[in-house]
Amino acid sequence: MGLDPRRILAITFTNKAAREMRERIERLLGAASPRAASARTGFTGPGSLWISTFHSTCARLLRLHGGRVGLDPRFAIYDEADQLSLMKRLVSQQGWDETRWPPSGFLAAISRAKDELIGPEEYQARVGDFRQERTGRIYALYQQALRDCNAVDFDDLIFRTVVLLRDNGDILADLRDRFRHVLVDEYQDTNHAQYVFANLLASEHRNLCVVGDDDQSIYRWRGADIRNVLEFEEDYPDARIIRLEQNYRSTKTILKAANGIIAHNQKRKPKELWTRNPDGDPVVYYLASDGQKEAEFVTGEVLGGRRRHDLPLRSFAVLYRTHAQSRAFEDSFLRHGVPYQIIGGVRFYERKEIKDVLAYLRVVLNPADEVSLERALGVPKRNVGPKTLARLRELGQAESGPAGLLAAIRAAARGEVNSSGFGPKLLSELGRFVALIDDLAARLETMSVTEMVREVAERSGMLDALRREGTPETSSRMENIRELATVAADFARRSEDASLQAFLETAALLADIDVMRDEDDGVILMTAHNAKGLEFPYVFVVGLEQGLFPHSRSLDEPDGVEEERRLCYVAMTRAMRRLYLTHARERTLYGYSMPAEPSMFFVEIPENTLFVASPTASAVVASRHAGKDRDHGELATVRDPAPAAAGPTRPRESLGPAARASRLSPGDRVTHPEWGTGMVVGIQRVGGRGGQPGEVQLRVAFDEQGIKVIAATEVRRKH
DNA sequence: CAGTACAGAATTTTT
DNA sequence: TTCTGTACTG
Repeated sequence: MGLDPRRILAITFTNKAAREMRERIERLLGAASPRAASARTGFTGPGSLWISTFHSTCARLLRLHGGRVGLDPRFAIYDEADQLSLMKRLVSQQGWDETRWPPSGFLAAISRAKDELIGPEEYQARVGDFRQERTGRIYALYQQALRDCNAVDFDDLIFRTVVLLRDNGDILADLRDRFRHVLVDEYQDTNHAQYVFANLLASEHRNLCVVGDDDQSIYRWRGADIRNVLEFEEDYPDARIIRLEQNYRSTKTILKAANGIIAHNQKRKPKELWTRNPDGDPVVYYLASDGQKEAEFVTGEVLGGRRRHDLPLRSFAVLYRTHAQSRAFEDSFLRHGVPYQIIGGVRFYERKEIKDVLAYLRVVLNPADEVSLERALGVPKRNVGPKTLARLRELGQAESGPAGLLAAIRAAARGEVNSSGFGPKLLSELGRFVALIDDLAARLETMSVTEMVREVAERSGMLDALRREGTPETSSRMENIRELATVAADFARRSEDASLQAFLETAALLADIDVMRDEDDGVILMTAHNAKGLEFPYVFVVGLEQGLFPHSRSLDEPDGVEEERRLCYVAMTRAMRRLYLTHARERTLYGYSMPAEPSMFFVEIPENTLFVASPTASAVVASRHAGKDRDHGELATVRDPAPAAAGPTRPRESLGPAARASRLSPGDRVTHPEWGTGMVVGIQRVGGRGGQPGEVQLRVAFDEQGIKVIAATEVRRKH
């Protein structure tokens, strides 16, 4: 269209998505493509598109213009752990009981406020009850502490950028002039602050393009505001709406199953995706006896599928609701020698030893960062506890200006302050500490990040302490620190800006999913949330049990189940060729085994899309993987699934009355004279006409025979 | 102050 | 199961 690429700003949610978007654009434009710059920071140099996440974009803007809002460009970005340690200090300084006033609770409330662009003053002006009053007070203190530390949290990145642009017409005008076209991906997951940010940029030229799907909104718990989608047409009456209802990814059967589920949500814009793709395989249903068996089944299917179709392992994804579920799959894959990649869990940059090293580096860059300073001071152990720290902090008050605490340590170490009570051993420790920080700070311009990592690890005494400890974990810790040096070296090689600041920012804004390596082969394990925007030929949605998926925490929240249903829909629609839905009869959580009910979502899947892999089949898998009989290892049942039944889908009707009529509900144990015992996983009414109720049918997962659809009258409730 | 031992709690999803 | 917070000891 003859547009200048420099005038386009595209915003994604993850760096990975930004990277992919850039790659696709380059492929589409071929040789004409603008040279892409740093894929890591998401920032592209002149002559190319700016594709980046909200957070990186705002961080970049604040580095450039933060001075206007009282932010030194070397500001730190605090992650959750940093926020928590800061908040803990504040709460205890207030003398509030931490068990009754959990710091994480305050942080959650503050985060929601920031999503809505509500600052401490405004918050305090609207408080209604005692809790809010305290939250308001701590909010103000928290913001002040962040300023003192020259730090921002994730939400501040957006919030303060909005303030920056609102208060500085010249900067806003420049940006509006540069970015004539603004694109936002995954729009359904934007919060109010992000919406305002995008609108500030776009409102002049009114070239705003957003892509979103209200059915895929899965971050409302984190402040995503669905009004941004539902009211878009009101905000932009001149908007052109383009419906993207054709799906290019999945088979007809997979879509039908997913559509069937999502149709049960009340609060949505009605729509039904369709595809020209073939019907494909039925959705495979499997009920395992427990979590281990579930994992064994998945392992068997992965191995069989790979062999049959000669697929790389990264064509298979296991999607679960909570990270805790990954364990069983890891165990099983490990046992069978199946490589896997696990996304999420404890992030590399969140590991203790990594954060410890980074804390030193953060102080080097930004001496005001007291949260990091405190952390660094404590590792390795230097006999600095709360008492000493409090005394030092007191001295720091006297040292005026930013970085008071560090200045106090420096003065104490030099013996310049009357530091009675500090023993000589402590003073020399402090002296070495300050010397290390000051030395690195002096060589900031000339030293590579890799060298700094090595220097910190060695000179701080961290490595020595680990070596001395010599437990099994310490060797992996030391390994991680070495890995950090490698990561830093890679970063320096790949990024055009190899400064410490750029490195720390990348570390802070990296999402789990960003580190997924497409070039490594292995089954992908991740949460359903992390799978947003991805696709895989084979997808296993596992742990579909009441209380797990949907999660118990969602059940008492208004609209909670609808969000779980959307999450389930997102997970299912990641599948291109074949979708598996599994659950277990018994689930071990926190060390206790409990009977598990099937997920309510099973009832919602259209009848003729499911195929049952029977428990007998799982025995086949188990014996196969016991080592013998490797060759007729396919699941007979799954290899040759019955074709999806032809004919019209039964009319969808409310399932409530059917369930009531049978007095049975999903999860109930029943017995059948021929099939034995089983569990109800679905209830439906068929054949009703003109006010006549029709017959109630049950879908029952029998312990031995797999799933059957039978008349409710054929079974008896088992007590 | 740091290390140990123990009790008790808590567990969703994350830029 | 795993982590965290607390009490006690050296």
